[in-house]
Amino acid sequence: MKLEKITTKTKRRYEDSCGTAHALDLVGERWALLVMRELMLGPRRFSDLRANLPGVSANVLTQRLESLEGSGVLRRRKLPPPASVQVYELTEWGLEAEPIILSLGRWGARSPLQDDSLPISAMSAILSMRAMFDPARTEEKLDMTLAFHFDQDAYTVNVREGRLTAERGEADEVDVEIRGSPSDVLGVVYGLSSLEEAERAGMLTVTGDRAGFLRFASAFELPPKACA
Amino acid sequence: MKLEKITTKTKRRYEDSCGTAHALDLVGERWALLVMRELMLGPRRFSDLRANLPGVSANVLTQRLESLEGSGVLRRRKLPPPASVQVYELTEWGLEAEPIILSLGRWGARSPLQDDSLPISAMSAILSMRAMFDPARTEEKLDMTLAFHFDQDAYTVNVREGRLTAERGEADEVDVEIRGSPSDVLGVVYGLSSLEEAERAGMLTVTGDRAGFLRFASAFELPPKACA
DNA sequence: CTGTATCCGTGTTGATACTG
DNA sequence: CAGTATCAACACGGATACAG
Repeated sequence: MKLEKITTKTKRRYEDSCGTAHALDLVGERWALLVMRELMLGPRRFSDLRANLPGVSANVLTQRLESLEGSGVLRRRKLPPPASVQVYELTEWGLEAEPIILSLGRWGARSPLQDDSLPISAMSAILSMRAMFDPARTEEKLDMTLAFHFDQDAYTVNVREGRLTAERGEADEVDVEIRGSPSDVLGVVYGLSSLEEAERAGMLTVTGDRAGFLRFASAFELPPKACA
Repeated sequence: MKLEKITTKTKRRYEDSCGTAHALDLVGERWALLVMRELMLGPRRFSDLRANLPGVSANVLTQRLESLEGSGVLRRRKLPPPASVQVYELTEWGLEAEPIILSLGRWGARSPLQDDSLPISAMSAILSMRAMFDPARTEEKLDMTLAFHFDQDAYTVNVREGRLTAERGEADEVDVEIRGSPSDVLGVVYGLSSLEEAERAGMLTVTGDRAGFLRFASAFELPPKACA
């Protein structure tokens, strides 16, 4: 017979030593992985997170951040003055969860039930490209820097030696600059709409190496939907 | 102002078109991925699932199976007489979720908080090997068939051309046969305890190509824990 | 024996309002 | 801006009862 736990801290855990089960103990709660998604490209503040996670309420976000901090997935840090704001950032190990998020993304993209009309965060768009990038699809080897300007946020994407990396912010020298909403940009990158149409509809603006951007886009293929 | 939803079907969804978020809509509920884990090597019945998922209650398991069936991840099938029992099996697409489960497992294995003393299902042990197998770690090329006899369940593992595959049941010709509990077997495979010690303690029995099994075990490395 | 349905206590979630 | 407080609705887990 077990002793009663004195603390009422009855955290719900899978009593299973399987690594998968343990991972779910840590990041399986609602919102946890999406919070991590938003942090994959560097630290952000509370309200950035809230703004990019449609529907999360402040109290739940607080709880999730506490719990992820407690398990060593992220840490909170106070930026030095004059900024002096608090930000949340993934630990090294938290950053290593990227394959989880990408494999979920690749799998979810094949769902017959997905609704593409919902909003998508800038971070999701970048990670989606990271998940779907396949350098083997291009004839020539890609080597370029792209600047994506979503509504507020700017991201820099580098393609070097068959690898796609991304960071927040603007780089100095870019080959091509793309402006538009995350979903419109993804639409063109994945070949769901042509660049010309998107430009004519005013959804997108491409300046710089236009042909390079088209070659970039040809490296992506949306997987077929699983049969319904 | 939104109209009230008339249907009381308030399914909690992330209103987010990100593939990751959608995947979590489908398999992010408690137990869902662990149910899928148990089905990764073929169909099983309700009570097999229950027996291998410590703590799941019958009603929750029923709900999860319904919901996963509804989203096309698994289907229920009635085996032909004389068996005539109902089994649950993953669809093709459901099977493609394996990378999710493996990446979670690899990540969770690095957690400083994991408790190895908990029970582990036979299926988890097999999937764990699939997640951690690294053929580059062996000098010679492995090519062998192993029979794992866990408490009740037998699994056959094939290593061919640097790939590890597994199936439930016994094969006709095996090179080596390993008997023991899932956790004791994993302990030896991952080098946490030596084969000799484990055998002396009566935890393990290896019959057949013993050296082959040791070479097999050398293809695995447990990743280091993330700093606590 | 194999599931399914129903009740119930508890914990989690999410919306709103509120505070430093 | 960065969270707390409160509260209602829901999900979870356990027990039990039921159906084939």
